[in-house]
Amino acid sequence: MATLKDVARLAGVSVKTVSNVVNGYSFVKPDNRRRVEEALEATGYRPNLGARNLRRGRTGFIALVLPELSIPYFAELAGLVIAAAQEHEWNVLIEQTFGTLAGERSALAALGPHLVDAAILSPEALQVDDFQLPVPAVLLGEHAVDVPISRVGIDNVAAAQSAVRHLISLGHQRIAAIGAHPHRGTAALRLEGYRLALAEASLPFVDELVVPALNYHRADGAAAMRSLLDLRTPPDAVFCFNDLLAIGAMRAAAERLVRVPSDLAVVGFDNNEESVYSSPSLTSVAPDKAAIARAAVDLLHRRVESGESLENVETPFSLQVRESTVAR
Amino acid sequence: MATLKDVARLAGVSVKTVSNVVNGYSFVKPDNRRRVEEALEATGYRPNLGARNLRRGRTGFIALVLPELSIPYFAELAGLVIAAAQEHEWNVLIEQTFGTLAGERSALAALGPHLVDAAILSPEALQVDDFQLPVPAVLLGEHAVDVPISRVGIDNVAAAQSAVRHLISLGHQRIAAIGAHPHRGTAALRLEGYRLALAEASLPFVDELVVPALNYHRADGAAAMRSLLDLRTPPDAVFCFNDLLAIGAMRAAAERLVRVPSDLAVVGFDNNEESVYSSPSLTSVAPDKAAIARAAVDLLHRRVESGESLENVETPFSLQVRESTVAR
DNA sequence: CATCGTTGTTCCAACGATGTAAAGACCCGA
DNA sequence: TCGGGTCTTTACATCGTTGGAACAACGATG
Repeated sequence: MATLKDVARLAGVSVKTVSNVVNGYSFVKPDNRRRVEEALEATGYRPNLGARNLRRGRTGFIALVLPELSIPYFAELAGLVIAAAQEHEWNVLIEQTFGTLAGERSALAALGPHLVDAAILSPEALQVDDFQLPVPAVLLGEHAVDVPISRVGIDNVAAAQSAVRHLISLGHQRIAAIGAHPHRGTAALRLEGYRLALAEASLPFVDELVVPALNYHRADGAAAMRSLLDLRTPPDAVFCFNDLLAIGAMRAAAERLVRVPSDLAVVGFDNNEESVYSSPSLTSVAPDKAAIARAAVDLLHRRVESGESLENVETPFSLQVRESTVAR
Repeated sequence: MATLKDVARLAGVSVKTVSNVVNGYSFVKPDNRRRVEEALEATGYRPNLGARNLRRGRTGFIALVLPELSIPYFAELAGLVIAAAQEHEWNVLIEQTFGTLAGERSALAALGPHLVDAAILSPEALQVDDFQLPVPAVLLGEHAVDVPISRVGIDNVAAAQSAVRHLISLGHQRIAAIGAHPHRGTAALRLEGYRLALAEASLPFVDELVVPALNYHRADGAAAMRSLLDLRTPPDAVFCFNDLLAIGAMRAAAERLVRVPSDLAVVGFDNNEESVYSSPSLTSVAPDKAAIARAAVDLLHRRVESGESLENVETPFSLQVRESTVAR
């Protein structure tokens, strides 16, 4: 592999002159510039990023720390983050935490400042003390603990509220919620939105209709739904805190021969592609994932470039109404 | 951030001695070792990977080049590759090509030997000439062109054959195939498996029952299914070359009030998690994704460590029978 | 006690790039 | 012709790490 030295020898100039050409420094004689460019072409020179970054004190990477790539929301988001990062000539390094405290801690520990310039985090279990980050970071979504780190995400309370309002507007009275979680910040906010929507419609908040989910996988949604269907008076609608839970819930309903939407309306959250093609298709709160990815990356880029300070970004969302909720 | 120099000063030894301790060199006096370890602890030293790799001529990264993270198969695979790579202290860098020739070319071009030690590729459009790779690589799945690069994957012909045999064993006679593709190697092999299964059952190969799909997204499956349902004599079963196509096909069937599996049996390929929870759940060919990820990473590691040569690995698969295919 | 081999440590160079400072080339007007 | 400024190029040090050679300390050996 050709190095600057090789190119310099070939062009008959010093290493630094080649470096100057490569980096677009203005004052290079046209004649030399041409010779250097020819030599660059001839050798197929590509800068050694490791060396460059060693010198510049940059790495050219950002970390994306998320629970699991097999969760569609994170997979879609990761794809968008990679695309957004590319525009700033950043490569993305993905770390999976599997939503555990240990996983998140070890992912953060691996994040030396030598490895990445910045990090995008989607934590679920971290404690306040853990947020001693060695690099600029952005949190995606809300987190239970209050730490001085920029956040990017939607207004979860309003989003959840709009979902439940939609169910109420269709005439549902007994609306369940699946996905309550003791430590997850977003879960608390979505629950709050659920509560507010019920309150403004003067509907009672019924404890037995709020079902926790420790993980947000399809299996958890199915299990929660089964427990709801076992109630003396099952719900006539359910708001799930993500689409996977909703898919699982719809599956459990189908197994019990409960029909969606006529017997049970279902709303999800995340608007996974999968939800457009399920039968029935799933009404879902749709965060603008592209906007989230872009905002997070841009914010970090500004931070790294010009040292800007704490800043939160609220991205838009919408409610995608599909077959799983219709007027009865 | 502490460097070797800082640690050395604190411990009162030379930089190299610290380096020796960090790298587990045997001959260090217990007393010095202890002092160095204390100093390491005190400073919270973390090696600068850039510098280390510059010196060692390694980068500590491998690239995973795939079409799109929003495709569940690749998302799941990526998660497994990341996990497997971690065991060899490799970080994974994901590049998306979106299945286009231009995308694949630019991803390969970005793969300087300075950036990654090796690459795992899942190409769909590349030509023979493109395979001038600057680093050791492994191809996932089959590819139309024959290049001297290691491959890891299942026996696609046998896998497809087993899927179609299953449909035949259930009594289906008019079996369609969705996913034919002019350039995709795996498509050709799966089609071949389909053809073989028909032949061994003395069923005719009917051109109109083989529908191409340019992309393997849900929408393509739905479109293909609609065209099949428009046939004078629609099929009574369909083998889709991946699960997304199958999900789309089932969706299209549902819209036409064609019932799965009683009117139409459906088999997919990839065994996405999504397919376990769809209604009906989807029978699917299940490649052992973890085995693929592990085999690819291990193979590359051996290549990089000991310069082993060309080697192909065939990983196991199974057929997961679910609700979308049952005896009628 | 000189020699030897084994341990343990240090010094120096190198990986490939870039910032700095200084030197060299060049042109202008006086 | 010379001084003085503006371009242009170069030599050198440096980023943090590791390999290799050199060196120092040590007990064992004859």
